Amino acid sequence: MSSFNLLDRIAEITKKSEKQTPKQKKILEVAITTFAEKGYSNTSTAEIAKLAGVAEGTIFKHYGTKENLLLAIMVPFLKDNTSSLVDELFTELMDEKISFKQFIRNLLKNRIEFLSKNKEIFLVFFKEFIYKEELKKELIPYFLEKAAPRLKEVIEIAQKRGEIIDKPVIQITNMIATTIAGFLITRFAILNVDSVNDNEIEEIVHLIMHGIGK
Amino acid sequence: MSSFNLLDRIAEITKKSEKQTPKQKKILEVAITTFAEKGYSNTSTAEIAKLAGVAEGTIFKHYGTKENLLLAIMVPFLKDNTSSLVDELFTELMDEKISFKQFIRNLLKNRIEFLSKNKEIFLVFFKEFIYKEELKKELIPYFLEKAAPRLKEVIEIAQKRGEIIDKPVIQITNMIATTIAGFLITRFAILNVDSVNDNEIEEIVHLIMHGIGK
DNA sequence: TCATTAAATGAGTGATTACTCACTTTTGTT
DNA sequence: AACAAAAGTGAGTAATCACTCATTTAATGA
Repeated sequence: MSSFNLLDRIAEITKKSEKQTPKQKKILEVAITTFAEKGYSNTSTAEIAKLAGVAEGTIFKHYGTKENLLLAIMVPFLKDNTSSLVDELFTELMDEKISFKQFIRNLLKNRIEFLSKNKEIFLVFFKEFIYKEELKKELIPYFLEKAAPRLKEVIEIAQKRGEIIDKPVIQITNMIATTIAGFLITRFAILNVDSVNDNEIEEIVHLIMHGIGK
Repeated sequence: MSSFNLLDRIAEITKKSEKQTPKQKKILEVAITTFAEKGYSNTSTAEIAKLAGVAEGTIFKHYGTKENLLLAIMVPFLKDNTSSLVDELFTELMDEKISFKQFIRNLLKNRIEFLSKNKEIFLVFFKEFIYKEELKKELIPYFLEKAAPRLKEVIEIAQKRGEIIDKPVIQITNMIATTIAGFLITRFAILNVDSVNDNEIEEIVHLIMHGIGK
């Protein structure tokens, strides 16, 4: 992964909606599946071509390089990742319509729904993410920027309402983020589940809000 | 990763303690570092040889295949992983010497200590683990077998003592395991920290026991 | 010191890889 | 129907890879 600016690519993505040929779509489809399963490095363009039923040259005609093919998969996902964190999630709590516990539940469900729909692309992304330091350096601040200010707002409101403990916002943010991220990674990346049932969601919500102690 | 039986290799490991040459040690050292950083697949034997200051053939003389080199790194780590979950962790609670909360704290510290000491090898392991389904299939049951019965015991005792909620043991186990595993992965594999300070440990312990709600 | 064993070397090998490019086929326009 | 543009092909290329093996060097023991 070169020092290609990923954030620029994310920003660019709405500018044009290219028409894709059927073969192009098939290449993307197959690449998602094989990258998700074996990782980008362990997947050859020859294999993708074969599985997609196209000539190897076709991949390069459409995507230029193998890396661009990877980006063509990841960038829309990253864009969707942040845009699916819809405002409504946050405004409902701010407007006093729901409790903080319900907010956590909604947030968790929102993330699970997004990952369930994009399970394979998440795997493609995650498997590259964990050993590309430059990718982490670029994206972690981006994720924080997209979520932290909004989380800060709802945490402060919940603290004012006496719903959660009076600890520094950063600490609460950290605990929530760690637990949710950890949960999603163990389920989707490690255990390879396709979805998460409501019981399990309730368990994690309960854990976050009340812990396991009496 | 072929269907080479990893558990047999773990069991075999105490049978002999081979004397290692200085070059052999250097090869291992360098392999750990480069596999940890870039992953096994993205690291060539030529690169390892160069960095270790040896001929490429030397790697094959000592390890036979690249894969055996990887196993020579991972297997001792997996063995240590389970043996470092010392009995004392569990017996202290069973003998009523400590609270369940203290048990969680001790457990977390034990895991953090182990991973801090073996940070790079953990990264080598984790980066292979997440996309080798056969590795997961072999090791997840093994990890569970090593930990779950003992966890079950302490959870039941804590429930009898009224320290934790009366939910099914499997549910409590799940919540503890998910939170701790998630925490360790986010810290060591994603954020790439070298250690975890006591404040952060206390945060997670508090979260597990009491949650963030009031 | 010498013979044997062990450790190490590095040029070479066959296989694999991402990619190129001349050519062919398909699609769209006039 | 003719032509241009777009899409697609697949043989070939240079580079890279894990590994081999004849040879050299170093270590060991009598």
